[in-house]
Amino acid sequence: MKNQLEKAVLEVLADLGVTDAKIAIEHPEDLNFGDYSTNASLVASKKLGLNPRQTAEKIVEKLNAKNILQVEKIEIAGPGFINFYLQADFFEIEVKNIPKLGKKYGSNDSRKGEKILIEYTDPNPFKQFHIGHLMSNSVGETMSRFIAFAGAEVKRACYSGDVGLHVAKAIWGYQKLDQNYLAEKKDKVPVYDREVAMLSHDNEGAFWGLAYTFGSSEYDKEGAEKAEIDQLNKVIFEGKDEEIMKLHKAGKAVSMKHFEEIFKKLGTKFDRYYFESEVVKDGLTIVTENSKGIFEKSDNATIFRGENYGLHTRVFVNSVGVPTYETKELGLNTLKFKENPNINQSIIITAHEQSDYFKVVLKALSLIEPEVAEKTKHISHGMLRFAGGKMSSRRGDVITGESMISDVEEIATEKIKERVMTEEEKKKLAEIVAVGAIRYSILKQEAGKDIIFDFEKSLSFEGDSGPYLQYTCVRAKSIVEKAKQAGVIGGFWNMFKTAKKAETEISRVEKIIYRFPEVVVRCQTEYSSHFMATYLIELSSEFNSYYANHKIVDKTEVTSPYRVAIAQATAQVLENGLNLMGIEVPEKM
RNA sequence: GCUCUCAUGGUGAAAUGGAUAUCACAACGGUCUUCGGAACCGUCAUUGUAGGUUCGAGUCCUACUGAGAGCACCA
Repeated sequence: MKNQLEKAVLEVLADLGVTDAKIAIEHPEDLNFGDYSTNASLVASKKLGLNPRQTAEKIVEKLNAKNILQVEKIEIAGPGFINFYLQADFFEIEVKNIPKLGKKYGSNDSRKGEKILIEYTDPNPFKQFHIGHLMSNSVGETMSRFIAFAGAEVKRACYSGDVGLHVAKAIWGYQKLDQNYLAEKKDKVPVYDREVAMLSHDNEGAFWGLAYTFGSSEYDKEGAEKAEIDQLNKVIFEGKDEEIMKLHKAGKAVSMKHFEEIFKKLGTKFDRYYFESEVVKDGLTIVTENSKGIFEKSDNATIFRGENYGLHTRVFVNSVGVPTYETKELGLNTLKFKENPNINQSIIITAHEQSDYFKVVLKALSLIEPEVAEKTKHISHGMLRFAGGKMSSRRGDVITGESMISDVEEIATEKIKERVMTEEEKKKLAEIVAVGAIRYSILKQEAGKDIIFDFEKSLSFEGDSGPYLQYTCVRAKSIVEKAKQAGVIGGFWNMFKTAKKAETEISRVEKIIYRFPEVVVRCQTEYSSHFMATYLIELSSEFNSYYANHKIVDKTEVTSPYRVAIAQATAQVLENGLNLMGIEVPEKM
């Protein structure tokens, strides 16, 4: 429809002698201004030397002569906008088309045949899975789904740092913390840590997290402990000390198992886990052997001088010969293409604090492997910040992803306490609602902007929230189910026969529901899902109003079948949209 | 100090250079026990400041103010 209108308007403009105008066909903000509108006369009036309204009159006259299919009327409004009102026919066809296409409704093939590798979440073993990872996962998962919805083949990757200073801190902490714990050398361990340790000793994952915190705080004291940890870092990098490597393996396994549980809950399935330990050697080879003249020595370290390219300088190999994150990044990104020679694009998603870092690394990469760098794209999202300013929770220093999920699950569980369903169903429902609430609160705003997080307010279950969307969808489905049982529509195909639009009024639901595919395109091209969030809220709100004002299931009314069709279409669009955002719709809620 | 982001009701967000700046939360007032109340209806801001570009600026440009991030051996 949009293309059809655009074509007609451009033809008319050409008739009037305006050929190079950049016009826009858009949906007016207010539904009262019609279904589509164009600023053509505003753009063209200057060239014609007429005022916009006169120009608009000329254009409309010619447009009317064209008798565009499914256009009811064309009006001029405001400073000279031309508004198109569509026929009821158009909406009826769209509404009935939606259940027919089902899960595919809204998809397109703009990236058909492409292979995309997308890396996100990236939690580090030996460290906690914190809410920043939750954010990266939400953004990455939704982006993966949008790209897949464009017909591309998507591979999901997760990159984890299993070597490096943080691992040394954790292993050192594990050894010391454990010994102290057994020997009761209480003075070595801060009291608050020891208490947590006792509570969580049966939980290996938490114990490792604690070990990291302990090691890290000792490292910062810059004493003998720091030297020990630095030494340990080198030992781990060399990988020859059997006892250390055994600990390393155990700790990594505990972490990865733990992450896997969280991913399952979140609905993410990675195709490939990359580890720093498997890319570090390749990276080092690249830096020290395969890139003459790109890096230089400074204070015994190997650096890339970013200043030459308007960036900043970064260290790739430190002064004791251990490669840094930068070097591993080079190894990782070349490995990605070695494994998948046919990928069209490799996307990396991280928080924007790493944006400048990536500019430097990708610049270096472009000098070494231009074709790899060419296809590698870094996309950043904002950071989670707290209303109080501090990133503190009741319990400790960082808010972990799992504690956040379980806190929200608690609220959801409280809410469904009275429902008639099994304990298992309740648990599953609380999980779906909790993940939906969290995901939505992250994705509702433009990717790239920081989120000021207020636990009480950000995780609302009402209004502009994930559960509101889930609820509306479940409600719409339930109405359709009821209609089937009442015999209003006898099965799927019958709906297409019986669901004739029997009323002249075109509801607001109909006027926005057909825009879903356009919203999908916008999210795909601008790499942000907040357009979808805004759209789904608008649709839900309109549907709930419609529901409040119209009796939908009524066997005696001729209007009923079509109203049911509207409910069915709404449910389908909500489900597809939520799915793109990584939010599941429960059976009942 | 340098570089990069950002600034919209009490709060959190939306708005391709277009029409009367949209939505939610909170607050206050109402519907109501229905087809599923996690619902519906109503009241509540001239977009940080000052200039500029444009027929038209929350949106583009300049300066200022304020906030955040990054800037050599962490990831």
